[in-house]
Amino acid sequence: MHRYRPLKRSELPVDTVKLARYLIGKTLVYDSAQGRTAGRIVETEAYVVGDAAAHSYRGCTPRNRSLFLKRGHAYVYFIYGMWHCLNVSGEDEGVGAGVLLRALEPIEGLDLMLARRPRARLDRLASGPGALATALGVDRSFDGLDLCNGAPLWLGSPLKRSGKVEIGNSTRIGITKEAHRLLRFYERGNASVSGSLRLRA
DNA sequence: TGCACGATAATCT
DNA sequence: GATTATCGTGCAA
Repeated sequence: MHRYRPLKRSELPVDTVKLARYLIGKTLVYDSAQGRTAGRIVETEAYVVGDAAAHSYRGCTPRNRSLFLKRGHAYVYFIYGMWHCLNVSGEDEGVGAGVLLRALEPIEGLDLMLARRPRARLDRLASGPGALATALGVDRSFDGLDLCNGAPLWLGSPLKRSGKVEIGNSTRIGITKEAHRLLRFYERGNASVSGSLRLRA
C-alpha cells in the first residue's frame, strides 16, 4: 500500500508561486467510482496576480470564478475543443490566481488511466495538462471543488523516495503573453514531465 | 528527437 | 468573430 494523507489547507503556502513549487513531489489522488488513480506531481505552472497570461487577468467571470476561491480549490476549464485542464487556486478568497497542474508520475490505478488513455506509454499517462485531466477523469464538473475538505479529488503528502529531488525552473509552455516569466516548475530528469528531453533537463 | 499541423468548442469582445 | 495555459500523428533527419 502507498502511504500518503490529505494535505490540510494550512499546509499550503499562501503565495501562488510558492504553492507551485511546493506542489512538486506532492500527490494528487482521485477516488472515482471505478477506483483510485493517483500520481506524484512533477510539473506545475503559476498564473499570478497581474499576469496577462492568467485566465483571472481580466477579473472574475462565470468561467474563471473558481480561481478567486481561497487556496486549494479546483479550477477546471475546457480548451481546444477537446481537453480539460486542472488548476489549484492559490490566494485568499477574492484574489484570482492559481497553479496549473501539468504532469503526474503515475503511482496507483495505472490500468484505469490506461483505459482512459489507451495509446499512452505508462510513464506518459499524465504528461501534459490535458493528458493529466483525461487520465484521472477530471472534467468541468470538478470546477470549484475544495481539494482540502474530504472531496474524492484531493492533494496528498509526498511519498518517501530515496535520493534528492532537484526542482527545475523555466518559462511557461504554450503561452504568448508574459512568456519570459520563470513560472514553470518541474522535477529534473523525471520521465513523466511533459514535452521533449530539453523541457525536463 | 524535433518540428508542423489539424481537430474542435466554450468564452469573451 | 477572434482567441485559446493541448495532444497525437506523421514525416524528416
